[in-house]
Amino acid sequence: MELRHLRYLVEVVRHEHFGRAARALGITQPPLSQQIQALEAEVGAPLLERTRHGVEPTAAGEAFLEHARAALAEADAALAAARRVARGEAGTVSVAFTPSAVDHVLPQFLTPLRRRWPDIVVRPAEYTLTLDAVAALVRGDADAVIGRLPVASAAGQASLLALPLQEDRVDVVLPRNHPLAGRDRVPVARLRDESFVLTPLEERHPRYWHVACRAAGFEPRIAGLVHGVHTLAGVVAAGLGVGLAPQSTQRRGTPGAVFVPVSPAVLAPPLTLVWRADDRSESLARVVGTIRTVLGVEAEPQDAVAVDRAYVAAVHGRGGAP
Amino acid sequence: MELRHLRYLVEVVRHEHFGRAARALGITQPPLSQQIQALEAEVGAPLLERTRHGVEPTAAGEAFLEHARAALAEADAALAAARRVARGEAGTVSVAFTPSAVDHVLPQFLTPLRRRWPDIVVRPAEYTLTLDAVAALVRGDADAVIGRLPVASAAGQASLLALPLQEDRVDVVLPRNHPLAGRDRVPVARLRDESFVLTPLEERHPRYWHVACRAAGFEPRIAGLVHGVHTLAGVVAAGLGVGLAPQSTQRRGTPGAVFVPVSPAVLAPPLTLVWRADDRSESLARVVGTIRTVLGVEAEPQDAVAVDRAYVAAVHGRGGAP
DNA sequence: ACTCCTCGATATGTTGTGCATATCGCGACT
DNA sequence: AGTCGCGATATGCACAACATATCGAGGAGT
Repeated sequence: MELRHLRYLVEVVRHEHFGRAARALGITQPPLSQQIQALEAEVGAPLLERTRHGVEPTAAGEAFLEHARAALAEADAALAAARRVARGEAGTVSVAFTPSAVDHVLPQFLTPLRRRWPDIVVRPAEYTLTLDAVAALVRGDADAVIGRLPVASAAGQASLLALPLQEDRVDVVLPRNHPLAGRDRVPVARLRDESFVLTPLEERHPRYWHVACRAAGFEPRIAGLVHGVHTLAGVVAAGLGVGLAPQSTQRRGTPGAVFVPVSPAVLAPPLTLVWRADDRSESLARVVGTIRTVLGVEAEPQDAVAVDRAYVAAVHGRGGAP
Repeated sequence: MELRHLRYLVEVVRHEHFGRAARALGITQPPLSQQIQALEAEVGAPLLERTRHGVEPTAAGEAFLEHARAALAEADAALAAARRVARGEAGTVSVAFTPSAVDHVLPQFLTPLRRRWPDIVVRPAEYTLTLDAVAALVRGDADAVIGRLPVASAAGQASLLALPLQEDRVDVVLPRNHPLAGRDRVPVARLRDESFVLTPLEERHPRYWHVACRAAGFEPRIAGLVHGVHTLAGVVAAGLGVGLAPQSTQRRGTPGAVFVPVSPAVLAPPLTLVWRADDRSESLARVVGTIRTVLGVEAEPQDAVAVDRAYVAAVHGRGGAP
């Protein structure tokens, strides 16, 4: 039994006439009769009753037709669905992100994406550590990552491509009653005697804050590491030390903590969109494109750079491979 | 696109391997590759990703497969459903019946039928007049009729076949306080001066009661016609006259009315099962068979007789033809 | 009652295509 | 470097799906 048999039967029943059905199918009447007979032989029972006034289905034919039409519809749906996915009009993209992205990127692109590509479904998955998110990406559990991580300057033969979304400055987070809290900017050197509370950004490369401190002539003293910017602001307000956080995160205002720019300015690892270089998914391309448009990113996908090699190595150590 | 393509794709994905899938399909590997390629060409996008470790579906392939499996399942279901209907294991039988059958035949055979043939669905339709039920049968709105109607002695070339289910005697229905109400049997001649209330049985051939009265030497006086036995018993109890009804209907006891046999016994048209002679439905055969078994009818379906010719003529006058 | 006409079935020939056999190309592993 | 595994490609064959021609039966029309 082939779809041809189903198509032929449906058409004969539709026209109640072999000749007209054959013309509609673009064949002649004899082969149509043959195919229907072959189908009836396979079923083991007549499906059509040939009367003088035309043709009508038997009870068995009715039962057959119901499912036959469904089968034809499913076959068409298969074709259509595959084409839409291939064209990138439909699909599922699993996006892993860190808390940094919750306030900025996610809420900004989800709505425009849904408006432009209503059949692309984004499955978001939050990870506390960027490293875990990237590990999920490498494993294939995620198709894209949005987080802060160190990038190289060119793509080369990298397995992960990265598109920095926006530059970000590091501010110092001071308790409200700190002597420097009222200033417009704080020279890094003035922080020589402070204890620092950092987010896990600093846990791995490129240790951007250490670099800045050494440039100012001292080695920073670390009071602690915390996950999440609001936690950081909280412990700073409680007096544990001064904090460091991307300037863009201060909109989550915490009373008792103040963000102040430092000079010379220190750049945080930018919020970055990462995906697998071998991922040919058109849906992913649509998501990347929408994020670029919404955030006004000038770099194009083909300008994507590689993720820092040492970082990727760390990911693999963490279970990137299955 | 044919079912073959879907079957092949599903099998390749199942085995993640062209060679093994080909063996499972009973063909060799090259034509399998060809068919998959042809399918991909028709879709316009690759459905499989050929890696060194085997084969796995692309995103488009996943979308396609979901519907492809459904299409194959529907095709199988079409075959199975048609076969079951052809074998009489499933189907729908529309049974038209008159109130006479509600108390007797219907409740007796529906449960055994469901137990023996769970996939045969009976669609019951009640008609006040047997004539309307038979008209529905002739039109094709019903597949069988259960009702009281006059039958001939042989089938011949009749378009409707009839199987009498049970003989039935006509009783006289008397008001409780009627002088004859206490008797075991009432001679027909003793009813000479009564007025009669009849059901529509008498409206058409063969006027069995008139025949009995004339045999007793008088012409019956008709007080009225009512539909339904309980209505008849009611108006009899109210004193409109004496009634006539099949003896078997008295179980619907109405206080104030008494059923008494007459002598010589008068036979009512038997409760009869009727169907179209050209109906080849196996489901109908199962229904007929079950009714025969349940009611202990000895006559077999091939012993079925014809419906009275004049009756059929009356049906056609009533709109039997569309 | 006769022919004509319609419509599906049957008969016969032709072509496309689905399958088999044989071979190739390309990574991966030893 | 050699071998192995696997899918793609090349080539030939055989069948089946289709076309053309004809048949046969059942109405409809005159």
